[in-house]
Amino acid sequence: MCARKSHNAMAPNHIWSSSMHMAQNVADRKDNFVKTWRPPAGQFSSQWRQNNMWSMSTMQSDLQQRLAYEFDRPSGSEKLLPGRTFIHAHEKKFDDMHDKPTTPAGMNHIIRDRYANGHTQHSSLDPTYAYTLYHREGPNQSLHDHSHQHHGENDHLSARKGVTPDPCSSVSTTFKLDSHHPSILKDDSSALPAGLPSNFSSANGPKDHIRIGPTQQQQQMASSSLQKQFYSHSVIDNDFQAQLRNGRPRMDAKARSQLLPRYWPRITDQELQHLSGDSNSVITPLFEKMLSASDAGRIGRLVLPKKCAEAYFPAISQAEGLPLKVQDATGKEWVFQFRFWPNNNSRMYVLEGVTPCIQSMQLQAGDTVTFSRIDPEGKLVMGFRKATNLSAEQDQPTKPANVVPPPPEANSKVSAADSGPSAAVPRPIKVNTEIKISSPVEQATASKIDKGALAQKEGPGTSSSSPGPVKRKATSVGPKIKRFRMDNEESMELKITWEEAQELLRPPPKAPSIVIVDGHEFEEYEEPPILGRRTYFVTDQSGENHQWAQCEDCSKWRKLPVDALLPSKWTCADNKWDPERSSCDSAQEINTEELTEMIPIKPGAAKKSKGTDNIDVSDGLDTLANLAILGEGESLPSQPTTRHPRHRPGCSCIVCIQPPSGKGPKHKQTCTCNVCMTVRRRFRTLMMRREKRQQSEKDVGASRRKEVGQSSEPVPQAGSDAPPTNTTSSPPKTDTNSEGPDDMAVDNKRTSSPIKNQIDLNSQPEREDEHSPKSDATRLRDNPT
DNA sequence: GCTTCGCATGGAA
DNA sequence: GTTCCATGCGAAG
Repeated sequence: MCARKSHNAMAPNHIWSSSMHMAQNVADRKDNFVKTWRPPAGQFSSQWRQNNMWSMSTMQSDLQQRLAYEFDRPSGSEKLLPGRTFIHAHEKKFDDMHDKPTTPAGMNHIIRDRYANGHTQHSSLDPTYAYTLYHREGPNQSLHDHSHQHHGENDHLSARKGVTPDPCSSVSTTFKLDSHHPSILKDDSSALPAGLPSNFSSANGPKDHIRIGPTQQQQQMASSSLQKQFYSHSVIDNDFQAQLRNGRPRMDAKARSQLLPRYWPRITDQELQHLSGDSNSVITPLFEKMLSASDAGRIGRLVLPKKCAEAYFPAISQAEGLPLKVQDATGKEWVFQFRFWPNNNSRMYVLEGVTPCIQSMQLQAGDTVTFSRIDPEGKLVMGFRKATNLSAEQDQPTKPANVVPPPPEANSKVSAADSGPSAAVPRPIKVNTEIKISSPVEQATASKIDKGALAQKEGPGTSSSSPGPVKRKATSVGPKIKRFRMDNEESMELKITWEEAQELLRPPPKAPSIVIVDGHEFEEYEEPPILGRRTYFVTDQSGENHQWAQCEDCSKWRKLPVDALLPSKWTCADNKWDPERSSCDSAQEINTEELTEMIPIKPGAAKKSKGTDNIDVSDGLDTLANLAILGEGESLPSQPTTRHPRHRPGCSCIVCIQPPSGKGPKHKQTCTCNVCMTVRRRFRTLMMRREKRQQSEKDVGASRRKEVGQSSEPVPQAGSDAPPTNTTSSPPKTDTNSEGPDDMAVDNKRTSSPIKNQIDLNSQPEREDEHSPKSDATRLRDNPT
């Protein structure tokens, strides 16, 4: 900490600062760099990177000094230190913090082998290889591959670090789109500290490039053999290609340890190709950031993640920072002011003046900007990725590896044709075009941007790469924005509460897998639950339970077994239980009047409008609600399908088979396991609520009867209020639908506690005051359509 | 009064 | 408890 603070006064970017140490002292840097610093056209980034990079070797002692404190910090520890000691630490950290499950032997061996052989057989790699394969090389790796400074005996280490590079570097993944590098070497040599061979970089850097495209120029180089040697192994294995396609984080485990996942660059190979434009470029994804409202706002300040800024941008010692030339996705160059503000003994890095650029890209809050470096030019490239669909984005924070960007083909606007050196990062066009602005933040931002953003500052590239203003999609915005989205979109779309959903969902047709936790079986469905069609459960005079469902086409009502689970779209043709009435031509079994006495059919609802998804869903929810309530009601006490809303008849999971009493195949009454305790607790809660509710309803009903003069209520559907319903048609406790004697026993036991079957360990009792299954069902019953 | 700048604040990680 | 960072807010222009 103290060390850090002390450095704080200098340059936040240790890497850079180190380079500054070498090239010029920090004080000088302030004057020379900050004020007069102008990145050489097209070279600025490489310039500093090279300096930095090469300074590393000479600055090792200095770095190691820093390491003392940096190393304690997961994010900073490995950034810079090429030393062996640190590598060990890296390894340890790597093993400890990441990929433990998937990196059995660690990457180091692999890398060593790779390095030793000049190329690597990826087949030997463990699953994490896909992450760690990325490689950095080239002259501009200062930030990313400090191991390059060490060769000779450290070659090994360097190679290893190539895979598990320092934190800073780790984030950067160099993709060798095409190896060529006279320029690299040239640049390198120009930037090399004295004594370093001109081909140092190529000789020392781990060359796990991802090479996409044919090699063109490496043969021309004096060091081409070396490069080829390294590049040769860069042929991407299938897995890795898949990874590229999937847009996994372009970083190894080390990198992941350095930056928060949300900053992990997740650029697809297509994006990289577009970014690189010219296939001879090596793209090094650095980091990405989802634009916040303020980032995308008119303030024009893009807050940079501190670690990213310190890792990949030049070190700045003065708050005013320095101008940073960044190429946008269209190839236009922008000059931002990279600076920082003191903030709580730390720094807050920002890029100022980004508004025009962001506007030109038509970016909004929730969109993601990516920072990459193109070598050998060393240009900083700011790509972008419009927010994609919600689900995909939601994966990002926690499951970055699985983000699957749309295929490049979809990016009609960022086709290969227009992919100049600055081609835009391809964006998921399809998704983009389909999703609308929905979050308030996004809308606000969008509106802001729309006002002035459309003035395209650049050429065709921009327009081609920029989505139309209409293109707005759900996005993974920050937590807060996400919250907005949830509140304003999803909730609206759902139109039901989660409690309702919970009670109404049916298990997917695909059989679940059984997961045993603590000796208890739990069903685990791979597919989402489904919604069924609304039906009404009744018990006829003979005490037989059945349900009524309305045909989607003819609106006739059909009697079905109680355990029938109907799809949301159900027609007479689907009536497999009653062949005589499996056609819309068949007459209804009983007339509607009779039916209305049993079920609360609204007069006008007989012919409900079809084709309305909402209604269908609602129907399905009603049905599920009925089922759910039946599970807790006495009317259909032993209906196996109601044991658990999400479970099918015959389900033998702990929830379904385990009555709170403890009777069951697995648990005794006195069982005090968590499951049983939870079940009991929940049961008690539900029972209390139910009794309370019954009482209040009784009172209300009594008073109502007095007022209305004992107007007879229609027979409540079975799915409605469980207790009253049960009284109307309380069937024998025997369950005609039960799967077996055991189930029967269980069910019979449950009948004494109607709600038992409803027990769901996943629900939140505390929230059921407002939305108990029963109340939900009651609501549905009262308002069936 | 508006915009920009610089810092402070506070929620979240 | 610390750090990060999104955003607020006052001062200055």
